Amino acid sequence: MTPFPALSLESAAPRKRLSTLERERQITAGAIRFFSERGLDGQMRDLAKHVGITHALLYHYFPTKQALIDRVYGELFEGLWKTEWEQILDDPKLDAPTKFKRFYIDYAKAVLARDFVRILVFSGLSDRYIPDRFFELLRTRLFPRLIRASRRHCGIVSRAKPAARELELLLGLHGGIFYIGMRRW
Amino acid sequence: MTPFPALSLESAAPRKRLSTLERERQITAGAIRFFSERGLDGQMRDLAKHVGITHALLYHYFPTKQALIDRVYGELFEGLWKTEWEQILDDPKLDAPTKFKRFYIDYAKAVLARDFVRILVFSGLSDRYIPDRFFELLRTRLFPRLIRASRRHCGIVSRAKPAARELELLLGLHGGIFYIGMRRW
DNA sequence: GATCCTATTGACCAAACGATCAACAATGCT
DNA sequence: AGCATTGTTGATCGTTTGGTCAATAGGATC
Repeated sequence: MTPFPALSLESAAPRKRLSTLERERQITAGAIRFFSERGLDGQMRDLAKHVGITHALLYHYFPTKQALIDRVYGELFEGLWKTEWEQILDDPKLDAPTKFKRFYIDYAKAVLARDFVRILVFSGLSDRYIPDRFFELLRTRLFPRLIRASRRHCGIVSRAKPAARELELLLGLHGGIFYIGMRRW
Repeated sequence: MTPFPALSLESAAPRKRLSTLERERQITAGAIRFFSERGLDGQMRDLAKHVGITHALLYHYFPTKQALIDRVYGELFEGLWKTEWEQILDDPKLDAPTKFKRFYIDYAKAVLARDFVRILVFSGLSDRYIPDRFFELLRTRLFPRLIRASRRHCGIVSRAKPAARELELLLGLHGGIFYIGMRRW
C-alpha cells in the first residue's frame, strides 16, 4: 500500500543487527507482553511480527517454543517477588497496622500487574507452573509472617501452627485481592 | 495392541445409530466436559474421540466449532442460574442471617462446580462472554437484594443507591468464594 | 426381505502451525 | 579494502487443524 511499508508498523523500521544479548532481551520482553495478551497458544509468527523480526530468528535464540515460554515464566517470576516484603514484615520496629499497610499496598501493586495476572491464569489452565510456585511462596514465606505479626498485635503469644481459621482468613483476603486483578484484566 | 481395541476406551463399544436429539445431547454434554478440561482450543478430533464418534459427525450437528462453543456457553449458563435464589432473598418471612446462609450455601455449590469455573475462566481469557454475562446477573439481580436484606437487618431504612463501600464488601466476598474455585480447579 | 431415510463414516482439502536450513548481509578486525 | 564472524532472512518441510463430501450402513416401514 504505502510507499514505505515499514512505516505502517509500530516500531518504525530500525531494521537489523543487534547484539545477541540485546536481541534476546527484546524477544523476552516482547514475549511476556505477547503471551499475556494472546495466551500461551499465541503463534510464533505473530510474536515475531510483534517484535519486528522473522519467526526463524526466534528459533535462533530459543530452540523451541516451550523454551521461550519457560524463559517468560522465569523472567516474570523472578522480577515479581521482592525480598523487601519479608524485610518489612520482619522489622521489629514497626507495629502490625503499619506493616500490613505498607506490605499490602506494595504487594497489590505487583500482583495486580496485567502481565502477571494474565500469564498466571494462562499457566494455571495449562501446566500450573506459575500458580503452584507462586502459592508455595505465599504459603512458606508470607503467611507465617503475616500470622505472626497479627498474633503479636492481638496479644496472642501462641506459636502453634496456624489455625484453619487463620489460614482461611488470609486466603480469603489474598483471594479477594487477586479477584480484583482477574476481573480487571 | 489388544485383540479388542474398542475395549481399551472408556465407553466399551455401543457402536452406532442414535436418534438426532439423543446424539446432540451426548455431544453437548461431552463438549462441556471436554472444553472445561482442555480449554476452548481443544481440537474437534479429540472431542469426537472423547465422545466416541468421528469428528465429521460433529460437523453434521454443528456447522462450526464456534457454534458448538456457543451451545456449551448457553447450556452451562442456563443450567446454572436458579431463580430460586432470588425467591429466597425476597422472602419476607426469613430474617437476614437465614437468608444469607441458605443462599450462599446453594450459590457456592453451583458456582464452585468444576466445569463452570474452568469454562468461565477460559471464556474470560478469550471472548469474555461468560464472565461478562455472569457478572451482569450478579450486579442487577443479586447485589441489590443482598444489600437490601443486609440494610434491613442493620435497621437502615435508606433506599439510596449502593454505597461504594457496600459494593466493595460484596465484591470481596464473592471474589473470595470464586477464588476458592479457581484454586481448586 | 426389499425399500427408503438418514445417521455415520473415511478420505480429502486448504490453511495454519512449529521447526529447519542454506544463503545473505552487517559488523569488527587486520 | 578484504576477510571472517555471526545475526538475520526466505523458502521449505511435515504435521496439525477446522471444515467438506460422496459413499456407507443401521433401523423403521411395508
